[in-house]
Amino acid sequence: MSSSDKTLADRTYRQLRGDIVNGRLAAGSKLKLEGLAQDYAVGMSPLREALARLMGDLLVVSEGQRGFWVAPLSLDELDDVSRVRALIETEALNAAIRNGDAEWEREVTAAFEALAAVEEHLPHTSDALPPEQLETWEARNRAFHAALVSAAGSPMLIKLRDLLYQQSERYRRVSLNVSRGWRNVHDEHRAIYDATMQRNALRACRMTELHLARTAQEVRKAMAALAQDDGFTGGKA
Amino acid sequence: MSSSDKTLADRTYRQLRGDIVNGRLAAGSKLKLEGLAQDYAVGMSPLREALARLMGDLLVVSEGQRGFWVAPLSLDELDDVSRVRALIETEALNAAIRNGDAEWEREVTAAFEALAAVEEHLPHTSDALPPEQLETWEARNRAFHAALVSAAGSPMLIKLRDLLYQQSERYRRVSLNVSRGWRNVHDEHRAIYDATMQRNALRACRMTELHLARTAQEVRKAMAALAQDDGFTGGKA
DNA sequence: TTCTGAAAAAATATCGAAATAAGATTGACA
DNA sequence: TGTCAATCTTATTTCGATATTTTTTCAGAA
Repeated sequence: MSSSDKTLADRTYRQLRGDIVNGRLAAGSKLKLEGLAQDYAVGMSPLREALARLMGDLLVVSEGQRGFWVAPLSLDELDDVSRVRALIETEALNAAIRNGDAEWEREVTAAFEALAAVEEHLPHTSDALPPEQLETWEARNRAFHAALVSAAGSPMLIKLRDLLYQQSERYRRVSLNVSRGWRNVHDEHRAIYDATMQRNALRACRMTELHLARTAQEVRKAMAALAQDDGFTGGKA
Repeated sequence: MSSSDKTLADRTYRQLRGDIVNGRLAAGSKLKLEGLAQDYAVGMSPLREALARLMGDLLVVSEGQRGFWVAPLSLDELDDVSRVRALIETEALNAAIRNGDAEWEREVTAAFEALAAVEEHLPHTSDALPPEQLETWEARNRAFHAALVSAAGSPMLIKLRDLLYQQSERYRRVSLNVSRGWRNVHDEHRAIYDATMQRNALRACRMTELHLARTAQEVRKAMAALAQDDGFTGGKA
């Protein structure tokens, strides 16, 4: 339970958000209000309030008098989100490299080393990762990318970045569940980290773009594979 | 009453949003639930749902168990919003100029001409504009800027642009209420329109940046003047 | 006077049920 | 057999009342 769970609506919002981002609530699935109220042990009021807030995060969609659904995923949207995220994230990183002080450098380094500790003994095989280790990696990956841009000095840019990171994470989780081993993702993180520490903004942004593009490509393959299996089409409908 | 007002929560959301953006509900003011429920003639449930959605639009802020406030305006945030908006808007305009077809050109032209019809006989004096004429100008200005980027081919970019436009509009309304006459805003719109029709993306984006920067500068002056009057400080607190 | 703390007042948050709307089913009729 | 309309079922939306938390008030002591 997070510290800012002052109300049931807050707690429910966070729980639902987590369950949507990590895929426990499937993309596109109907959110039946009575069922959710039971599952999360709350009444209608906090539940609907949480869902309304999730609409703003683009994680839930609704149609008047017909209810709520988990926002669907599609190949088209994956491309869209990836491109816009690259735009925002490179702008923020560029600003952070310009503005970041020594304290920022320490935070980035700490986040990178925590992430490196997990990534250095990731399997290159196609074995599925134990869920606990995957959650650790997700948390540290999120923290590393957040630390990089934290000195951007633009609350709005950070807000948009967070929104887009969350969207990307939903897609990435899809691919992690069908992944055929880990690519050299650690090398990519290291390249971004090194360029950032050298205050080489141009290179850091290029490496970030490459990193995001490769991640998107991996997700795209995974989604295409899923589409064959279960008739999921996604975009260009 | 909009066509998509299928529920009371929808209608209340739209009404509240309008009242916040045009300043009828003052920035920073407390939103007392019972009072609002009376004013908008709804119960707690649709009201709270509307407020939760407005938090996602960054128009309302809340603190658990202490209620809701209209999101405050500040000089710092004005600069932040303006810069990020320039980034997003130029990216979208660039894409639209690349992708836009003949139908898009027609829509942009129609929107520009509707706007021009209002702007061409705006007073250069410091007289306050009649409210009705101001609303017409706001609507056509919004439509023109929306039409420009409508062919960007990126739903996410458009969503972020809409969010930022709405934020900018709140600030602009402040300056329109204390404005000392209209600057050559029509010339700026025409410059953007001409460059866009010539498919000169570089120039169109430059003109857009200039347009946004000048608007922000005007708002900044107006807010500084207000700060003197009523002790409003805004940012760098 | 100024601080403290308990009690009252005011406001927010939540519940549970009633009202309302959408979707599914059945049966009459062509 | 196919279509349409009335009805039944299911789910969403909304209200009114209650529970909970915060804020204000005010008496009493330092």
